[in-house]
Amino acid sequence: MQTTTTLEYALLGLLRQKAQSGYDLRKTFATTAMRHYSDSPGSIYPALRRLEARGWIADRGEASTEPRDPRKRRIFALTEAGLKALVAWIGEPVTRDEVVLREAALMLRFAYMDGNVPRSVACRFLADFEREKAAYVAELRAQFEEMRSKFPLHTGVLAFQSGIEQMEAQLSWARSARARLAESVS
Amino acid sequence: MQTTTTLEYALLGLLRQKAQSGYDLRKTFATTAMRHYSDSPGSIYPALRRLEARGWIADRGEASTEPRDPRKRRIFALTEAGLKALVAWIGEPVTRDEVVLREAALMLRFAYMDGNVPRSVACRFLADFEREKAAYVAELRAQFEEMRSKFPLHTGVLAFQSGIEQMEAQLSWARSARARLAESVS
DNA sequence: GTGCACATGTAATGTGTTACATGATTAT
DNA sequence: ATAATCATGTAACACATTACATGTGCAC
Repeated sequence: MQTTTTLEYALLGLLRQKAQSGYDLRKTFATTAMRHYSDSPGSIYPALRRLEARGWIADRGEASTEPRDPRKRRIFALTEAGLKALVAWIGEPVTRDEVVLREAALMLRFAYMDGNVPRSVACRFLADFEREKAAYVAELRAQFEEMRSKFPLHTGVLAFQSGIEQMEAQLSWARSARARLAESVS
Repeated sequence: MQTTTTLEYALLGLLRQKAQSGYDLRKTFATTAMRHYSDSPGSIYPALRRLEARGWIADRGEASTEPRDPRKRRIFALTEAGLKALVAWIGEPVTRDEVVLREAALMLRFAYMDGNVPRSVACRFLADFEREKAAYVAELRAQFEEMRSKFPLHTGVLAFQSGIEQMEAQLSWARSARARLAESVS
């Protein structure tokens, strides 16, 4: 059992919303806020074939017996196994490691929660996120204050400050989002 | 002439601050806010050898004639060519592409400005950064408002909001940092 | 009928990851 | 003595990037 890349989960999540072709997926990556993921054919198509090989997605035209023309549009859809894998990934616990190093994957998981897991899971996710993030920010802030006292206008210190302020923005987003979600649950 | 990775520039910048060994550099990546960069030997040592091959860094012990024991501590220092390459990279114009897709590289360049380029360059950098970032956020915000009006509590929309709020935090950081730097210039 | 967007794919290349290997030095 | 840390390195592997290749369908 090999590991699954964030790109692969990104594709799974999009296919969960709607069965579509590799080209459609590329367009989404190229034109929406998911720009972060590469829209190059050299990344998308091989990733789709890996998912197909694992049985997580399937080509709808597969049923037909005649040899498939590789130049024809192929529409992919999530299989049951694929949905199971996606939901399992979404529900994984929030670790410090992810908060520190794999931010993008965390946000993607949260973005894909709607329609796949109950809202209470999203609330729980945010609570864990807040806890881990707050702990990490506190650590960084200690380092930062020490640096700032020595070199108040050093660009390195300013860059550091930017990172911290971004994390604090995330923290306050998480708190407000959780409050709003919690309201809608009750 | 091949491209230079962000990791390679990160190493150059650290060596600019202080001549040191690969192990020292790994420690920095492992323990400071530069965690983002891998501290694995499989990334650092090959990167150092690439930089050495390009003549951007040099082993201080190179002068000695006897065959070098590969298990001995090697202290690397920036060469003049390396400093030139670093300064050229730092001074590159801020492009929309970098703002949208290569955030980390941008912040690294800014962090390394102190001591390598005049403060006026840092101010200019921030001004360009603000312009490109503001334009991009405005685009995203248009998409976002449309989504929000349809699905106010969708986790995908909330995740999108988090991204926008982070960018806005960066924007206000840039404005405040620029004001402070501008004061110190005059 | 020429050009463009659609649509899928392959090949070469380079880099990061993981795991392993080696030996020196320091602390207990 | 022995364990941990210092210190550098290699090898296998997978993935993303870039560039290229191929062909369809539509608009003008």
